[in-house]
Amino acid sequence: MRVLAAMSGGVDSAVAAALATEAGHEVTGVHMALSRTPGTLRTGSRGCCTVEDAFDARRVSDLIGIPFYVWDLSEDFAETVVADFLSEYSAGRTPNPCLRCNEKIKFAALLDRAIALGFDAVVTGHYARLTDGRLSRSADPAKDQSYVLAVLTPEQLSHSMFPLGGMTKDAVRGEACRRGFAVAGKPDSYDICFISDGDTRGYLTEKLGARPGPVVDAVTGAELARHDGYFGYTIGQRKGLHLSRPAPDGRPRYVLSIEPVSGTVTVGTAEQLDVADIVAERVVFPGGRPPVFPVRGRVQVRAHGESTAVAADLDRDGALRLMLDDPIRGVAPGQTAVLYDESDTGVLAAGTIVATGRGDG
RNA sequence: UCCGCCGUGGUGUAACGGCAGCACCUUGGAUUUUGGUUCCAAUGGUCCAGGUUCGAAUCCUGGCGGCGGAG
Repeated sequence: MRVLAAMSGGVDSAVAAALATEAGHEVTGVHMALSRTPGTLRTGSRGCCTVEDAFDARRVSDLIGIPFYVWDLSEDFAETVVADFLSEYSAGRTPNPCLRCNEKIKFAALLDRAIALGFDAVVTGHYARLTDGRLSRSADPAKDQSYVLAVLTPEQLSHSMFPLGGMTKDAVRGEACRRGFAVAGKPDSYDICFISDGDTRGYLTEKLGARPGPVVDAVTGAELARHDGYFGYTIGQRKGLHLSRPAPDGRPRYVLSIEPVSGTVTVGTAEQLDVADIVAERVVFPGGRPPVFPVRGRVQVRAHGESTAVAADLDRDGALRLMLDDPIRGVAPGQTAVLYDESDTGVLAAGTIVATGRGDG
């Protein structure tokens, strides 16, 4: 097959490209330029989008012996990922730009362009398995990235390859080392790639402007503090509330809800964060056909963290209803809920969280 | 004006006259391709001036400040 390897400049995509080449595919390496201001040349790279990262990707391509190009997708990225990120936070929700990027850029804009040029698939360094068109967790549970790929449609997945799905991170680094890749010891990326200093709240304040508002107690309604912008908070957040005085019980307070019109951030106890019902919309079934609802399985609501046993059903209007066996905390609208099968390996469905409940009504 | 009570990190509170501790907040680190959570660590204090004592947050005197009562 003719495949296009998306090369971030990190270890994983480098090894993925090498493995695809050795498997007999005709591979072309491509590094996506996603930032409008690629002057963010930083040492100790945080993400995948600096000039330095593009150099790393080129050197690996040369070593493997495949053609290499840099494609400028910064327009698409700004319009679909960054703009969505800002409007979601502006609406009081908590977006996941990495999922958005996978859904709209890596496996959409990039893939479309690849197919138009005659390629059959895109290969990436994600840790997830794809067998007979069904997406499932990787062999290395610590690095599993099936969550961030679960928003892809069967059509997108049918043109995707994840050669690292059966490997551990250590094995991947070993392969990189064996091949003499300079990036073998490069640290994993983290944080949001287009916020170079990692200061998400500062970035949002710069883009959206300061929007002062109150922090109020969920029970008494009393104003406990002032904030500079509700978009600096997310459900379940504890830090940065600047509460003027400790709660009477001396225990920490967490964000329970965010109301964008008045800019009100409501806080309460950890117990008040418990969520037992989740409704998710924009549902996709990466496995192709939907499972037979209602179905028991496991649900995961964040990239890092464990899954919870759940009974899932589909509303008449196509929304996913999740009823958890045990409550979980810090579930924010805008985040993605991924439904796995009962063995917690195969992905059944994914959707955007629009509402949560405590399970009592 | 008089009487009484009380002044301890940013905040809320502990400490028979004997190493000023805890919690919340803040900051940093660990973890992590989102936010967040969690864990670890750090910064930070006895209102002021005298006195008693080997030793004072603690006892005494005065000042300043706050609260309550009497007017």
